[in-house]
Amino acid sequence: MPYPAKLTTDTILSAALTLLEQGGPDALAMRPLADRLGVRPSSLYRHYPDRAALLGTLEDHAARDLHAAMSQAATGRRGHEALHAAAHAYVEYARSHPHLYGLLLAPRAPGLAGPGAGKDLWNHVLTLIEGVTHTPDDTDAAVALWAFLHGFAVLDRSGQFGLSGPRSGFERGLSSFIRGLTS
Amino acid sequence: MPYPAKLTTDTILSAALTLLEQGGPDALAMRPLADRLGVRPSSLYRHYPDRAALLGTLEDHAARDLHAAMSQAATGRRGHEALHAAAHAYVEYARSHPHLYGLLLAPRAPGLAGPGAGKDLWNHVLTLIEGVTHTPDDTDAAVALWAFLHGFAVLDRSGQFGLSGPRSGFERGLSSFIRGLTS
DNA sequence: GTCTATACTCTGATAGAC
DNA sequence: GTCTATCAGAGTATAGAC
Repeated sequence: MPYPAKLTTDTILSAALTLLEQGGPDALAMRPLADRLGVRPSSLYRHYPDRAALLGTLEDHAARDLHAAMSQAATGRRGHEALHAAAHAYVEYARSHPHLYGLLLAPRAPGLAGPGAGKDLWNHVLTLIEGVTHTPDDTDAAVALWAFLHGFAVLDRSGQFGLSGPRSGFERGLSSFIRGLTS
Repeated sequence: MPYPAKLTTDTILSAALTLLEQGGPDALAMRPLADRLGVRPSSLYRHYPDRAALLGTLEDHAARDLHAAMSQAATGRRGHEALHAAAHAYVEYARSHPHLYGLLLAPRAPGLAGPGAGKDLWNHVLTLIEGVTHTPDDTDAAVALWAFLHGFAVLDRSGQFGLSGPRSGFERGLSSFIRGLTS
């Protein structure tokens, strides 16, 4: 299994992603990461200056990945249909990549608010909203929609609602929300 | 300042709460906690079996505290007014006690879903919803409302929306949601 | 019920040889 | 670009004296 034995930023990133998804952020430590790559921990620092840089790159990856999932789901649909499809893709992504998704809305150091990959995601939400309300740059509505999506994703993960509850609550909430926005 | 120099579960809890609110869950460690109480770390284990027990107690405290804040805000109001007031109290609580609030929806070990203080909070949300929709035990609507509240609290904390965005988004979202529920 | 002392495991990170 | 070796520190928890 051991490859030509050289590291690249991508092979490291891929291994880091696996560790993150399997055991959460605390499991993504430099030593286990090095073990998994068949390498000594210090070697990693040639490719990423520190652990924070690695996490930052993963965060970017998550933003892009989630955005891609929503875009793909909305492709070929318009208005309510596009919004519904993208919303489903959102919670489905959060469900299937819980820890990666968890990086996205972690509190940031003030002033470091990301100008990066999250922007595209935000613009996408704005576009979906516009397709329903016909109001461009309706940030209030976009904030509200995102809040609902994120909140649902977290509640779903927390497992506080037994088994059946969440899913139908999602349909009901999303529909009510859209109806309320457009009336 | 040093008192009769004896620990109680409550003095420990109070100091733990301070550490938690000041520096987040990672700052709540046994050693700093003991320092703050003028005591050796090992002494703490006479009162709490381990750190997890301490966190669990704090979690209960958070649930009760948040519930109290919502109840007080809703007292003397009915229907939409009660719901709006409690909703505001919710996000305000999350804003002023971010780390304590953060304990509430942390993922739990499956099967350990809390039968504890969170139940009262849930029932309160159900009552608020019933006051608006006149439907008892409308769990779908309650899940949707809670999702929106929680999601907004997190987005607000994440600071990804500049400064002005979130607040008006909250009003818009809450009103739309209620309108959608009742139409 | 608090103390001293300590065991143990884990972390991120660096210097310098090869 | 990877290695060995190591630093400097964090953490939870326990045994046994007082």
